Parts: sequence; structure tokens; C-alpha cells
Amino acid sequence: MIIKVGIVDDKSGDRNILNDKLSRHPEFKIIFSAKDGVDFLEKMNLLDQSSLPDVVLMDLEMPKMDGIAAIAAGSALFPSVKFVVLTIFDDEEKIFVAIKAGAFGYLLKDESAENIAGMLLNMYENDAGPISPGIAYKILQLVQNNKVTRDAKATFDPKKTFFDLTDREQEILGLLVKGFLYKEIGAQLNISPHTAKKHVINIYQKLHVNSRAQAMKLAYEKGLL
Amino acid sequence: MIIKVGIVDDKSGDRNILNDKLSRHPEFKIIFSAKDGVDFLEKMNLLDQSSLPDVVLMDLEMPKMDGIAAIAAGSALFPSVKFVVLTIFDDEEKIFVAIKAGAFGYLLKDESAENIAGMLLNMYENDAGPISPGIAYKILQLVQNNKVTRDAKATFDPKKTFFDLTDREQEILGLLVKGFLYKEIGAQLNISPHTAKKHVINIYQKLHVNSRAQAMKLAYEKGLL
DNA sequence: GCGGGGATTATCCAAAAGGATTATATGCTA
DNA sequence: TAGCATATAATCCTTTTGGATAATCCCCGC
Repeated sequence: MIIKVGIVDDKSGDRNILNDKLSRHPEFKIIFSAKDGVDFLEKMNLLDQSSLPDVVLMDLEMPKMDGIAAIAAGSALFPSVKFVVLTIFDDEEKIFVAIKAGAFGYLLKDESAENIAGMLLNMYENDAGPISPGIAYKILQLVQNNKVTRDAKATFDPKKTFFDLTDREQEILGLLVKGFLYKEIGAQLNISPHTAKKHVINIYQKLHVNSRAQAMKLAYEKGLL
Repeated sequence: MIIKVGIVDDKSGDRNILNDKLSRHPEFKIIFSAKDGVDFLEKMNLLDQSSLPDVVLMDLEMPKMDGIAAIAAGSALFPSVKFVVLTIFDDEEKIFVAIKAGAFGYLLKDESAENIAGMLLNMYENDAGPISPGIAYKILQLVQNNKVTRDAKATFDPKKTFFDLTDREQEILGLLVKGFLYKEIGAQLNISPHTAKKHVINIYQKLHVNSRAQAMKLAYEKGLL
């Protein structure tokens, strides 16, 4: 099976290297190289349906029209074409936006050409978009750090599963993370500040921390609110 | 460098295979095998700090306490330990929940033992969680299909809008909310603890707060991370 | 070259938090 | 009923924070 490839990158050096490396593999056929988003769309429009590329390797930072815009336009105009980002950028904002724009995969330029070729081939065997490991981890962190949230459905609730704080302790933890002093917590609950403090110490032991800051970190990260 | 590994899987066959394969690599040292979440926590509690595993390979489907609960508990109790899911399940719900529970990586059992070993080693070189390519693509699709959405507050950036903290102050705030003492912050940045403290006081004035707890609350609520 | 902001370090003091220990009261349960 | 968990309260002591104040250094812009 022959994979038809388009390359879009403003650096002619990068274009040529890619071109050379992929041409070594008989499975790939380079259909065109373009130097920016506008150039890319023009070249795509000149092709008839049967000679459209299967996959377009798209750099992100380009003059005239950047990779994000090109992917958004291209995936709308040519839905059968898969767009794979191939860039040096690994910041989460770019990753997120590129995926939203319709990227099928996301590879870093510091992957070896061998790896890139391998992942592209793999994409057709497994019907899964190629992703550099580092990028996959970044996406995982997006999910983990609540930068993205699940639209509905239940997420895991560690409150009930672990840290079996008593009701009173839960209540006091709630005040603790709001920044109140022991004396203020005591005043709000009509108990002695000593008692408030005792509860807090007990909470620390259950959470295996030894400062308010660590307890707050845990409370926020694990959603113990 | 030696990587200390814990294995948690209810299938003794899988445990043994993993054990054998990893033991072939001199870089790995198997600290323990556990057959479920409860067994795992018991074994972890018997270890002193210095002999805790670096990474725990965790199956998901287990009797008594499943892998999700075990990861949630373990990552809270032993924050220095990295948890990597190693399972046959690749449905998005399990992936999502495992990540939320604190999984650092997610590998499929149909990876070759060689690959698993390689990805674990790679994890320490690149400080990025190991993720099987198929899983990476599933995660990408989660984002693409709007199953997850970017949090509004995460995109709004009050950092630049208000509180104009300097770069150094941002950096120190980052360590502050992690619960480090002044002396620890100083040590990490190679500055005097007095200086660290001075920065913190300056931060408080800019944020109009007067305690670490209040600063953390603000940082979390306003996404000053 | 002079001023200003940022980064660095320090000292002194007071307030607050953290930790250990002890003690009492209450309600549940083996 | 004896034991256990929880909540309450206090004392003593150490460590950490928060705040004020002052001094030095460096870089950048006027």
C-alpha cells in the first residue's frame, strides 16, 4: 500500500530532509511540498480527488497562514485527508488548539525521521493517530490538572473511597483551606481553638501531611472539598 | 540508576511474566508483588521511606480493591511514587478515571515486555509518563470529540490582568503552593531562605493577603498556577 | 551618570502553627 | 459492661511564619 504524503513547512531545510527521509521508504509518495497555509490550499485545489494526499504533515509556525488555520480549513475542505502536526512546539495551548482544529496526530520534530516514518505506517495499520510520547503525556497532564474536564458523567470520587475523615474533620478541613486561623475556626464552630487545632493535627495524620499548605494541596488536587 | 518497581496484579501468571522480564534488565529491581489493592497498601506500609518503589505497575481489574482505588489511595499516601496502569482495558472511561485518580502513565498488556521495559526507562530520561500509542490516540480523541472541554477559568488568564507578579515571584509562588518551607524553597532555588521569605512577603502584598493559606486559596481559585 | 525596580541578604520581634501528652465526656458495640 | 472511637479542652515546647526595616547589587532607561 502506498501512502501519499503532503508536506507543509516554511523551512525549506526541514521540507527537504523530510522529503529525503520519507522517499527512502517505498511505502511513501510525496505529492507536494508547500511553504505556508495559503500555498498548501492552492496546491490542494489543483489536485483531483484521486491524487489527494492521504496524510499532510503540517508545521505550525508559518507566515501567511499558520498550521492551525490550515488544518481547520483543510479538514473542512478535504475530510478524507488526515492532518498530522509536525512541529517543535510542545506547549499545551498549541497542542489543545491543534487537536481541536482537527489534527489527527501530533509529532515533534525531534523525533528521528525513522520514528516519524514508523509512526505514519503504524497509523494505517492500527487506524490510530500518531502521537509523540511526550505529547501524549502533556495531554494526560491536561486531563489530570483539571485544565480539561469531562463534560458529564461521573468522575472518580476519592472522598468516599479514602482518607476516612470524620464529619467534624471534614467540616474543619473546609474552614482550614479557606485560610482561617485556629482561633477563627474555633469561634465559628463554638469550640475552643485548642480543640480546632487538635482536629487539624488529627487530619494531618490521616492525610499523612504535616502542614496546612500540604493539606490544602492535597485537598485541592484530590477534590476533597 | 536502579528503578525500584512494585507490581500489583491479581493474575499470578501476569505477575510472574512481568517479574521475569523486568528482572532480565539490570536497571530494574522488583520490590514486591501484590495481588490486589489491599495487599498492595499493606506491603507499601511495611516499607520504610528509602525502600519505597519508584514506580508501581498497576492492573485495573482486581478483587477486594481495584486499581483505580489503589492508585487514588497510593498517590495520596505516597506522593513520590509514580503509578503506571498496566491493563488490557482501553475503553475511554477507564482511561479517563485512571488518569484522574493520579495515574502517571497507561500501558496496555499487549505491549511486548521489551516495550514496557523500554518505556519505563524512557520515563526517567524524559520525565514523561509512559503511554501506549493506542491509548495516546484514545486520549486525543477524548479531546477532539468534545468529551472533555477546556475549563473556562483555565483559559482566562488573570496572571497578566491583575496581580503583576514578577517572574521570580511567580516561580516562588509555584513552590509556595506546593507546601515547601522557606528553607526548602531557598535550597531549591539556591538562594537564602531569608530571600525566599522576602519574596513571599512581597507576593502577599501584591495579592492583598497575609498568610500562605490565603495565598494558596487565591492561587487555586484564580488559576494563578 | 543617576534613579528606580528587582533580587538578594540580614536582623529583630511577635504571632501562629506543629507536635506531644494528658484528661474528660459521650455514645456505640462486642 | 468494658472497650473504642470521637469530640472536647488544656499545657508545654519547638519550629515556622509574618512583618518591619535596612543594606547591597545589578540592570535599564532617561
